[in-house]
Amino acid sequence: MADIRKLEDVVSLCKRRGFIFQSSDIYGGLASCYDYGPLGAELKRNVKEQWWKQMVQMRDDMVGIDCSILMHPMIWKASGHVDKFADLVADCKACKTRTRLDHLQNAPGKEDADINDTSAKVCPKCGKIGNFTEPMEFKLMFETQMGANVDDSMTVYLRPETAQGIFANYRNVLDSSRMAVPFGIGQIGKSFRNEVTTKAFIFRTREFEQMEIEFFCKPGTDEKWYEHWKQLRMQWYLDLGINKDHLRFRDHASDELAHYAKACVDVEYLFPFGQGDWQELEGVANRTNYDLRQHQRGMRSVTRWIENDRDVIKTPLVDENDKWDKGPLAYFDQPNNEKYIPYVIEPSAGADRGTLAFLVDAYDEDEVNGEVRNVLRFHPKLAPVKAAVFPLVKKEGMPEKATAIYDDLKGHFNCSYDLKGAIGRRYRRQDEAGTPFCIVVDGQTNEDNTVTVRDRDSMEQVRVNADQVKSYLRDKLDL
RNA sequence: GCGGGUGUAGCUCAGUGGUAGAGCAUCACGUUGCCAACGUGAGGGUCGUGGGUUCGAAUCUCAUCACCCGCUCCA
Repeated sequence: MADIRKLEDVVSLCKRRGFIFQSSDIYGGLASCYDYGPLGAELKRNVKEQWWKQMVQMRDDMVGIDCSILMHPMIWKASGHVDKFADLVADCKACKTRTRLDHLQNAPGKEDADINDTSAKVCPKCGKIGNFTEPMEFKLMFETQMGANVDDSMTVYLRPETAQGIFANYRNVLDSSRMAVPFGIGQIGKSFRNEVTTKAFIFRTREFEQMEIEFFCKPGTDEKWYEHWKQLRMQWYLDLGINKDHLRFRDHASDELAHYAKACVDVEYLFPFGQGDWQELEGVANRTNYDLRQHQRGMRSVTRWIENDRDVIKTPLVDENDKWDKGPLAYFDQPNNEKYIPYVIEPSAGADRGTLAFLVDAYDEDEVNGEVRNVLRFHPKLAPVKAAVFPLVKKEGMPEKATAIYDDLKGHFNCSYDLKGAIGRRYRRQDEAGTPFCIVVDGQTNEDNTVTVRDRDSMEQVRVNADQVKSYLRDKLDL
């Protein structure tokens, strides 16, 4: 990094090289929506693949799922999103400041006024009393209609987090996978939130992709697992090449914690917004047993929901059962013959934020023979293209030989082939895409069947037998 | 949401009322002997979008969309 100072430079690089484009660009764009171009799609895929491989596949205590984006509306009632995500807000007519109604204070002498009585409220900005617009609903969850027949279609939500799909399937996974506490479920998928403020490129968008883990553990062991995941998740970013000086933990203060959380820490990255800005890449939270307990209430509230015209707003959850710890979502610990609702540690990472961080952190400029060289120093596992194959010149059978090597390699790695322009230019093109290796067929290839393999970072070359290029790359790329 | 700024070729930008431009990039042909070589040529523009003023608008004006910076917000 270090050489990309402004977000605009990142945006420009992303567009120029085909990493990230504005969504609906030819129509002038759609706020807060972005598309991944050819290189960006490969990069993001690799980020997700590394997460899935290391967090899910390589751990004996993890399994993965892939839930639908649309879920039963009562899931969002039970989770608290319906209430917390549908706040009433009002604008001060004098200073235009928009405030949530439940954040407004009553004026002196009107302390007993109803929470929705704006005539008694004080503007926190300008101090004017009762000078507000009519309260309006602020919907933080995306709504859509399910059912083609307008008369009996039902309002459902696009999930604002993937986590609830995991909680809703926790029972199914336990019953089908032979997993036992402590264990976790991972999921990668799109989520949607009507953020009050978007901005900052793909950092905060209304449609985004999450990589989430819900790790279920016995109450009392939760602090140990919290620490475990905290360290593990930081290490993941470091292992994939992010500069340690650009990463830090930030513990949430107790008054900052969500209502369900016992503890929460953010993994932050120093993004090049403004003058350099520490922003959250990922949050690791101790969600206690809150969600599973809430869903036990939600499960018993479905009849009530039907009786209330399938309107979640009008459907209060039934009270929690006294024997909640022996409810349907309780875990039965056979060896110890005890039942409990597990505690949950949640490492929740943003796939788009992570991709941006890897991209920005890989960017570098160095000087070669007095010229600036732009290079993306991606970790080989993340590099969109693993190797490029060139004939040194377009004659003496070099293109044919190079094509044969390329055709063999592309079945194993994402590769590219280029015979246009001078060799130095082709190297630079690949440097700017972050390709770790370039393979060149030259005059000597006809004599001894060797090719040169040029390293992106050192620019040094070694001669490798053409038949061994595949294993050479596999070894160097650690794939 | 508030305030400020920006929007012209894929990218960086010049053009401030009178024929739409440059560098880089892209493509074609030739050349080539390892680090953004060279030559010749080519393509590429709703000047963010829509209205208004004007004989004439990239330029002035109104609206709108998008992005950036600073606040605010971020269950």
